[in-house]
Amino acid sequence: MTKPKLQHELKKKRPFESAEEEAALSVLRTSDRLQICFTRLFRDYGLTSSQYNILRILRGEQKPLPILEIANRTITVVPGITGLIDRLEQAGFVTRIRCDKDRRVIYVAPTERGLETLTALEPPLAELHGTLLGHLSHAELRELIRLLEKVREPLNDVVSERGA
Amino acid sequence: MTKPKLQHELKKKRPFESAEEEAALSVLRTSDRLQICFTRLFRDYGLTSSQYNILRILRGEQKPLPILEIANRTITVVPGITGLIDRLEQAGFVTRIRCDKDRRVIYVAPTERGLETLTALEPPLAELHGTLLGHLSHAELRELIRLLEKVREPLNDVVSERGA
DNA sequence: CGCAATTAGTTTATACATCAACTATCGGCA
DNA sequence: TGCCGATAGTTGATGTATAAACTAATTGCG
Repeated sequence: MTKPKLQHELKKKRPFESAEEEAALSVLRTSDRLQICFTRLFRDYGLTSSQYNILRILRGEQKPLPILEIANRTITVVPGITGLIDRLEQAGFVTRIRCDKDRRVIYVAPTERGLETLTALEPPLAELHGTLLGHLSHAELRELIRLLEKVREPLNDVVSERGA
Repeated sequence: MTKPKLQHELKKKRPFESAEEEAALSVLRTSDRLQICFTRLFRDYGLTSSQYNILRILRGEQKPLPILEIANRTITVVPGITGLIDRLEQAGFVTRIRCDKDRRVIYVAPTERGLETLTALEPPLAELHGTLLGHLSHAELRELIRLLEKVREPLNDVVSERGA
């Protein structure tokens, strides 16, 4: 039985209290590492991870979305979304459109430039996915996805889905 | 064959490009959800996640650590660590100690209050781990840990370990 | 109709990540 | 002895997460 690798990675002196703790820290640590790589790629295209996610959502929808609907689909909390859209608009990736029927609502739509940037990002992003996760077999990836899904299952209640 | 659940969670219109993409997004999404829960618990004790991690490291070490050594063991980038320690010190959880031999170095040590807070956090934290991950079997947890370790394996090179 | 409760979105304030640039100290070396 | 490069840490600027409080428009209901 070898010492857990994460314990060594973190230079942790004490062993983990439980398998649950080790698993939770593994998820957080792995996510941080992956995030660093994606962030770097997006930055080459003038985007942050949050901004990229919003553009992806808008492209997927094919039609303008109200601001709060966008917030619902990201981890972004409501107040944060305003500045996020501000910066995306200022950079020319999206535009705000006031709704005529309900003047409280503000729709957001991607610009040509926003869509082009997404397209340009596709090949390097696919390559990065391969680099980061290509060393796992397809079966391993499926199993990882299944386990993470199972982890999230009760979380959706606990966290109280914003939206949905 | 059912549609992937993450695709539904995200209200994603298009399927994933690849299993690699789905796995990467799964890790990020799961991490975010877990983080929210931990953040809430820590906040009840006047700590943020980053601050808790630093206290944990200091307690594990049993002796004062230089500021940059702390930064090395967290995901925290060097400049960010200053304010983090500032706030921990201001809240009375740690103290700064100048090194006599090398006056560039500043050691950080936990205070009594810092250690007490960690101790108080132990039971509720263990309980939270159980709540969040207790529905996975021990074998599933081990497998999840193994797969995430495998994911991180090449990442340590790519990200160029700060420290170690 | 008219007012209260809701809803969409913004503002404000604190905390953190990140990069670039800076200060202060140390070590080596001519 | 005195300077040069390396190292420890901080400062400043931008972007984002989060909570609380706020504005503006809409809806529901007597």
